Amino acid sequence: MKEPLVVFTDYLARKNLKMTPQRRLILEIFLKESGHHTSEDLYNIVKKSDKSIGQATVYRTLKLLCESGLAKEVNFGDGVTRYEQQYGFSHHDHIICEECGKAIAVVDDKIEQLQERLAAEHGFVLTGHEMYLYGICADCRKKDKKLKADTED
Amino acid sequence: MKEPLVVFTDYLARKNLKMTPQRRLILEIFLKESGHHTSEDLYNIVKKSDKSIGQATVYRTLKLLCESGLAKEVNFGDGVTRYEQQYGFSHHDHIICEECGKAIAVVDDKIEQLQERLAAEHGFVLTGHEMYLYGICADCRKKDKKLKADTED
DNA sequence: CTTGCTGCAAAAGGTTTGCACACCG
DNA sequence: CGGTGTGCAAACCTTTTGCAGCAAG
Repeated sequence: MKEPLVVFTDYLARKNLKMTPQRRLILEIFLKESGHHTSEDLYNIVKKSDKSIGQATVYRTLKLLCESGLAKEVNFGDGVTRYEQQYGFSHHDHIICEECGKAIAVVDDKIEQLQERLAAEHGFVLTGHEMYLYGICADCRKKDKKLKADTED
Repeated sequence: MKEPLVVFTDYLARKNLKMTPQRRLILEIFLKESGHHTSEDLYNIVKKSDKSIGQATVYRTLKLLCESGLAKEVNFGDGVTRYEQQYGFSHHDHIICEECGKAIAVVDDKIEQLQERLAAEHGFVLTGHEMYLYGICADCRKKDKKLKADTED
């Protein structure tokens, strides 16, 4: 598998765009900070390395990263766009804890198959899908239980 | 099943809020216009009946409708919040045509079960979920085919 | 030169909020 | 009066865009 930097450079070249120090830095930080970060999160981190960088550059670069297949937008329904690594990661969906905001990646082949079938039954050819499961994670349930016990003292 | 108007009035009463002509009108239009409408869509329709109504009132009322269980926010990933009827409708997910924007409701019990199980496997207790299938609908595929044939003439 | 890139600031688009006034008890 | 509701406009927040200047081929 090609390195992300190469993938990105190739993508840029194909579109007659150039690899620049800013783009390289944003890619680097994006790769290092795995998880689900907003453009602003990443902007703040990037600024630590390059104080002069502009927000717009981060937005623009993240968009390019998505187009190149390295990144993917995800939307947890809180009105902010987050980005996650896509390259070298297989497709997955998310379970989000409504209490602590933690999000983990999950896959279920059976579900994927059923989605295809369900779409077909309605005359659709699927191009993609998103599934977000919202719940309370084990940690938070434990914390809640403890809190409740403490309060009842 | 109680009528939506009653549900809403009850909900308002419970929160020490009042049923007003504006709220009644917005509810009425929301119920009549089934489907997935943005706040602005509904605002424009409502304005036809009451020119003096303000956007803010529509936003505020839709939020109340959601809290009362009559409405539900849905998010097709285009940056706008849409609202759909929830009361008297069972849970469902959506298939959205990426070409014409048409959205239809779907359910698959098997998928629902697998979602529960998948969440449990990761230590989560589900509180809800959202699934969006993106694809091309039969109509658009037909149109595309025709268009392609015509171009090739 | 020509084309693309950047930072900045302004604009945009959707949603929320502050406020003064109106209403109802 | 006390509380809530409303329209309006302003504020907000995230994201996009226009632009002047810069950098590289």
